[in-house]
Order: sequence, then C-alpha cells, then structure tokens
Amino acid sequence: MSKTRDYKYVPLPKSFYEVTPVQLARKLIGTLLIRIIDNKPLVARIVEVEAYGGRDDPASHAYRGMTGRNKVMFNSGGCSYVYFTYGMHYCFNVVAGKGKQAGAVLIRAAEPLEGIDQMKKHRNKEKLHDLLSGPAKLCQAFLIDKSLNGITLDKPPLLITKESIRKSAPEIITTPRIGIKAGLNKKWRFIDAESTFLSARRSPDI
DNA sequence: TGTGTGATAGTCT
DNA sequence: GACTATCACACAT
Repeated sequence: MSKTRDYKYVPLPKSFYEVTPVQLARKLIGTLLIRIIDNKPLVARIVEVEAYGGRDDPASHAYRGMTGRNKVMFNSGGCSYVYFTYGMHYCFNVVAGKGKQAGAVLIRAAEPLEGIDQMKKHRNKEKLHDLLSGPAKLCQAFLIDKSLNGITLDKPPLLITKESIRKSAPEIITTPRIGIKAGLNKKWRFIDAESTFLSARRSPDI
C-alpha cells in the first residue's frame, strides 16, 4: 500500500530554530513530529517540552562546556540531539539557536496521531496514554536512538512540521522542569493546557 | 488510585 | 570510580 498521506512533509525553515531555547520551546508546542520507517509515517503532536540553555543553565548538559556527548547542542538550530540515560533510555532534543550558542529543547510528550499500531508494537503497550507520555517512551515508540543523533529535522527519517489543521493556537502553560535538581527556579517547561497526553502524573499547579 | 523503590550503562572527573 | 536521569512494577489504602 503506497497511498500518500495527507500530511505534507513541509519542513520548518531553519530560521524557525534559530531562536533561544525558550522561544523555540513555546513554538514547538502543537507542531507535528514525523518519523518515517519503511516509507510509513509515525506522526504525533508535540504537547510537552522543556527548554535547556547553555553555560548559564545548570540543568543543561552544556553547562560545563562542550564534551563528546553534548557537542551537537553547540550546532546551529534545527538538528536533533539524542542522548542515552539511565542505562536503558534515550531522550530526544531539538537543538535551538544559531552560531555557537548552545541550547536545546527536550521533547517530553506527544499525542499519537498516525501509525498508532506501530507505536503500540514498539512499546508493547495497548493504552494510548502509555505510548508517548514521557521522553524515553517517546523515543521507544518512534525508534529513536543514537543513530539519529545530530541529523537535521527537515527530511526523513525524522522531521518536524506545522500542524496543517488548527482551529486556534493552543493554550500554553509554563511550569518548572522535571527530573532535574538544578535550575528549578526557571519555569522552562511548556505544556499544552488542553492535552491529556502529558508526562506529568499530577496536573500542574499554576 | 497514588506513591515508592529498584534496575542500568555511558559519560565525565 | 561516581554520577546521572526515567520507566515499570509492587504495594498499600
């Protein structure tokens, strides 16, 4: 079956990513993450992200300068940063900024739209809310691993586009980031207020 | 229904 | 050699 989907793979321009991580995080809410596997798309709508800065952000991998692992964060915006954590999980970030400023946006959760059966298979779970409700889950469902580290997000196998049909801009809430110890004073986590596909267990206090 | 704890391996000092 | 992050499961209420 080679039926063409309605999703047009119009990548976001590079200038979209050449902003600060905080600005990019807000813009990414509601965009579509598309992963092409065997010519079949997995599509999800991004509903939860976190911004990470550079040397000025103690929660960021780039806080202590460039290392072998985080050097992708120092690229200009529009490419991926995939890192391995907990000895068993991957996390997917979108690199922000231009020139040498380090920064990235961690994709924490998304809403499954297309290829749901494939995602269930990859995750070995049936419930929709268990598929993409966490950074490591999202990578497992989308088959994102280190081989995708550093690639640009403007073409297959991994890209980000705008949602074609949108009634109105999503209401966006900001909260402190999750799973870190430093930098808790910054409210750099951005979520779609209407979404039920978030990674946080409790509804956030505003 | 909600909370607590154990498991894991790559990266940096 | 120490640290780091998340998921999944078990348990108690």
